[in-house]
Amino acid sequence: MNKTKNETTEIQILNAAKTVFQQKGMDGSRMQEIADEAGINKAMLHYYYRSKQILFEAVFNHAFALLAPQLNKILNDDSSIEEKIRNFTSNYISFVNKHPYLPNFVIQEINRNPGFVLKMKLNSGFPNIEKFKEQVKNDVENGIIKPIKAEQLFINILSLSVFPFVATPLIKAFINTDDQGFKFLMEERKTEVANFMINSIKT
Amino acid sequence: MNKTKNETTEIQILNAAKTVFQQKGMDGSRMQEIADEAGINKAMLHYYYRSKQILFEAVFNHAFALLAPQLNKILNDDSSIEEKIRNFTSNYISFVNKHPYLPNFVIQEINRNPGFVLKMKLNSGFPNIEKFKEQVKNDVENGIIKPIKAEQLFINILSLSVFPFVATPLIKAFINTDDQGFKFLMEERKTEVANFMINSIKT
DNA sequence: ATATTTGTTAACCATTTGGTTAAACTAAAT
DNA sequence: ATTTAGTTTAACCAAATGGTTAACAAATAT
Repeated sequence: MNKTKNETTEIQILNAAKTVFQQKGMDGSRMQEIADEAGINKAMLHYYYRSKQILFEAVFNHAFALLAPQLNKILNDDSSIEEKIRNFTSNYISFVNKHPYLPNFVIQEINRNPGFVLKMKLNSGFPNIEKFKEQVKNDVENGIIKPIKAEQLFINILSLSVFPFVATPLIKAFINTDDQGFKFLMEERKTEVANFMINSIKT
Repeated sequence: MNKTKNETTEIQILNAAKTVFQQKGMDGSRMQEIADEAGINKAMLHYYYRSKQILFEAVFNHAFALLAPQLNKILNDDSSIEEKIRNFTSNYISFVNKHPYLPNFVIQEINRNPGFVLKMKLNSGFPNIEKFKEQVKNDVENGIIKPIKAEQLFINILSLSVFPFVATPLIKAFINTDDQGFKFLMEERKTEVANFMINSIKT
């Protein structure tokens, strides 16, 4: 009995689906376009993934699985808050250079269907703030950082790191810059954002 | 001769289109759904707006016209940087409470079609950073704020204010809170974010 | 060898979707 | 009262879309 599906085809499909879904979203993507991108027949998509929805969820889960560890480095790591801030802002910007469509894709689709995120919360490994809350509380009590709620600090870290990549075309228009100028600003942010935050909370 | 189009119908259509487009985006919206929402026949949509694209652009421009003045308050107002930061963070959060779908809608659609934003740059009143750059440069030179590029400061203001509303369902999941708890955090941010920033840049 | 399972294709199908048409209706102007 | 221009509707249409089918090819097991 041969139960091993042709893996190269399945991977081709997943890669093609990634490319198309991440650029155009669920609603804007067409099964035919994914088939073309994969260089195969449209019926093959349904052979390996029964429906558009199932193929989409495979892509989405794969995308989210790349993001989650990044966040857990802030939330569940043992390093100090200052280290976490410096590492995350720098690492995240490098990460986005490798996966430029990813942040927007995840945010767009979670807004389209907030039920997704509730389903994913059940997974172990889903980012959770509890441990980070303890850490912030302790650091505030010990006078290492100025008083701030862990929730607000976490939202700030995320906002400053992620937003520029979600609103790239808008920001480029406001500040009158091209791809190269924008890229330079983002490289600058690797340290700029960390300094900006630490400046604000360090006692 | 009666040349006055029925304005109430046209406004009904625009309002219905706003509701549907802003929640589901261009690709996810159906002309039939907009017609139903407006309580009219589908053909009427094409009578007042020749195509889905044209109706969509009417909605989009309307949405953007609400946002632009907010940004120009940072970029082209005569108040001090500290005042700008305090006013914007507070005003923007109130603004989003009135138009909850707006920030996401604009960002989603500009990413789908970056050409939009280039067309809009030609409009007078399109937010432009030049004047703000002067102000930041002067304040840095006069020692009123610590050295920072206007671009980075502007991106920071925008990020900290806008991002939580773009990523609401995600953030709610990470920090384990419900609608009410989230709303409370956002109210807190009206002053929290301003303090956080001013703390960082004030000399 | 041959039967059976797995992989692949082209043609097909039902439904949805944006858009059109032609006729009916309304209200003001003549 | 009749014309005229704008408004509204139901029926219609072609194209697109997600999905299915049936036949065929290639691999694997017996």
